[in-house]
Amino acid sequence: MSIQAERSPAAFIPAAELRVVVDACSAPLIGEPFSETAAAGLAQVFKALGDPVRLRLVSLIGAHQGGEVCVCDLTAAFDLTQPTISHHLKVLREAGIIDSERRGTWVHYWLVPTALARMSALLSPPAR
Amino acid sequence: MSIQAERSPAAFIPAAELRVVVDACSAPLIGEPFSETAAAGLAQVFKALGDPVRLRLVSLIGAHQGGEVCVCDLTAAFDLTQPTISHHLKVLREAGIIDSERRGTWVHYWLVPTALARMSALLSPPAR
DNA sequence: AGCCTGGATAGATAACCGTCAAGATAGAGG
DNA sequence: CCTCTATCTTGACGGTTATCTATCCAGGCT
Repeated sequence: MSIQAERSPAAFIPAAELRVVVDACSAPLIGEPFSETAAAGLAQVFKALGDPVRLRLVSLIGAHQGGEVCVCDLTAAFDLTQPTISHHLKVLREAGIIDSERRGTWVHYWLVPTALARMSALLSPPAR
Repeated sequence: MSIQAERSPAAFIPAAELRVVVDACSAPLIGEPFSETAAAGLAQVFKALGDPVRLRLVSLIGAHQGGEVCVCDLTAAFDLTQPTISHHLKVLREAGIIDSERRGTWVHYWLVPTALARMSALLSPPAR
């Protein structure tokens, strides 16, 4: 898995459990109303994407040749301090959208391919 | 890297303009990094979905027979006050996800079909 | 007209979020 | 050991958001 300190401040859903929740309700969003817990889990993923900086981070990581990017490449693309970028990466990681690994000096990030695909499927079929 | 970000907390984008922005960048999220304004517009839509109540509202509206729901049906499904539901509906409407019309006494809401489909396409795998 | 009902708006408050500066941690290399 | 670089964590501050109560508007009544 990744380097991350598991902590649960309030209603936050940890990454592992979140994946279970999101998987459980792969029924289309439009099909039929789903439970509160399912909504909470999905909302966490959407909320992670609901920030311009994080959206661009996902885009940058996904567009990078080889699919892996080190933080130094990402911070250069923004006019924000490195800790801020690190914070956004943490949010994306906790939402299960990206994952990371330390390799020597640098930390590499990559997209979790199934994560975005799952959200895409959730939004896709008008089903009617 | 010439992509520079200003330190803006995602200024609000009115609905009409938002639709243009989101339409303009229908390129897949993963394909190549997109501009700041595109990211800001998309983030607004994702942010609108990044709340459990709003997700369930979308789900309820979409699941309803005929595709149209009046607010009274929605407020009944939550343990929240009517103004709070009204607020969430406004956020969804400003994000272009739903639309509404007053018909006599009641206000009817329905999903904007293309909106979710567009987001779905955006998240779909890069076909690479 | 007057009244009721469904819904939106305004204002207030508490919680949350994005950002930064400063300190902590992990490897690499002396 | 020490130092340097890359990255994460902590604590704090200002702006945003979710929720409430109170109020207002619009239509359908009698």
